[in-house]
Amino acid sequence: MTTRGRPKSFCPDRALENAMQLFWQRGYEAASLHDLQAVTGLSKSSLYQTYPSKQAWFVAAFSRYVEQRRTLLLEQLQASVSPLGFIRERLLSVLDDSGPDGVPRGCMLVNVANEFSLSEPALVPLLQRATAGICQVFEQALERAVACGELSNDQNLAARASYLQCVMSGLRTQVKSAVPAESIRATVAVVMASLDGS
Amino acid sequence: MTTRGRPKSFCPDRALENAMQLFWQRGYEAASLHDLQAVTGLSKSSLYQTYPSKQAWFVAAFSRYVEQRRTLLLEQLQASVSPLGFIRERLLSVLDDSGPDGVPRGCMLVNVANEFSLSEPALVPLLQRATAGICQVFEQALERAVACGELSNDQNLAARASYLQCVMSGLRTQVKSAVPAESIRATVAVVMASLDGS
DNA sequence: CTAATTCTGGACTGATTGGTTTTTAAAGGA
DNA sequence: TCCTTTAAAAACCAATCAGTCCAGAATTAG
Repeated sequence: MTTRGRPKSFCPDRALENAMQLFWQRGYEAASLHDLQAVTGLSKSSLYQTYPSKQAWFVAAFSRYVEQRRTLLLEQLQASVSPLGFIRERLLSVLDDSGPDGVPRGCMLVNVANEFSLSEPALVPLLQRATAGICQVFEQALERAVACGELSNDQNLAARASYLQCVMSGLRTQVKSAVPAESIRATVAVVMASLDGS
Repeated sequence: MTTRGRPKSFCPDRALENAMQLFWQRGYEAASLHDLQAVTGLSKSSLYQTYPSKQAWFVAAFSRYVEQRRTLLLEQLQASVSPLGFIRERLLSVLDDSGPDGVPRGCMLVNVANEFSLSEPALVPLLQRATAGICQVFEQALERAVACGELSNDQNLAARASYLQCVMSGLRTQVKSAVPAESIRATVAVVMASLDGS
């Protein structure tokens, strides 16, 4: 007894991916159901059959982003020869951030945190875990930096990891405030120096 | 030949202040004209006679915030005995951030930057100048720290000021991501250590 | 074939959005 | 008193919002 009836003619995964891109770029409020239809290619009926509401689509898309992002970050860390180089590259990557309309998309984590600011209880644990996940990757990078002699100070690695996540968020906001690239680079230099130092 | 006719029965300054509080807490999109009426106590007619659109109200409110904030920051710097103490206090102040509904309002500069991400050309120069203004205050604080011997490294003060502004934004986002207070405090400690060091 | 499932598309809610216009009353200067 | 300005309330606008429902048409399994 298998499934009967007409099979799905679209790929739910691809649809969710496109929805994620939309919410990433526009945020929750500014992305209308119309946009969601356009970007997924689904009819309104199919949209509501896949997820029961716009909110559900958003949560699914955001979760996807979080997992995808953490995985990508970990891969980049694994692939890098220098842990500190990895960190520097990640910080500088905020400069290569331009969506299809020339507007920086930023980090969806930062975007969501700032759009909802804890006003949506369902998102709070998601945000908390996602942020902690990013910090873990940075902590791993710092551990490796200590292990391979790039970093002499092996104390408070968790705090320094959270510090790096904080700086990352700050840089994203600075980009969205039209802070010039030279200034961003200078800030990154200060941060990197703060890791080496002492 | 002075003014004729019925005088204004409300205080435009107070109305703008309340509008600012509203936009600060809710952002632009989420604040409706209805909210604006409620918070200012003005009728819709008077609203549109004072400023021609919701956007105009927002720009005026945001400008007010920027000026007010910079002034307050400068006053706090003048009043402080220790420049580094001033910086630490400012960074830690993100922990005392709770709006009337228990939700952190954050910094309106950060909020606006993240809500619009350069998509509104009229706001870009405003954001740019506002951010630069904050950096200037931090730079002044660093200069004083050098002058009074709290800071030995007197190089790249401008870059370090922008760095502090970046950290400040990052902390605000972390608060809105439900990062625990201990973690915030630890990050601030790392930042302060990075200023002292070398 | 029939039954089951999914597709599309359009019609339709009811509410809310920002914004305009009109009317009437109030208040002060000339 | 007359003129000007403002205020308040209400009606009205077209557009958009998320969400529901329904009527075919398509496509599979049994």
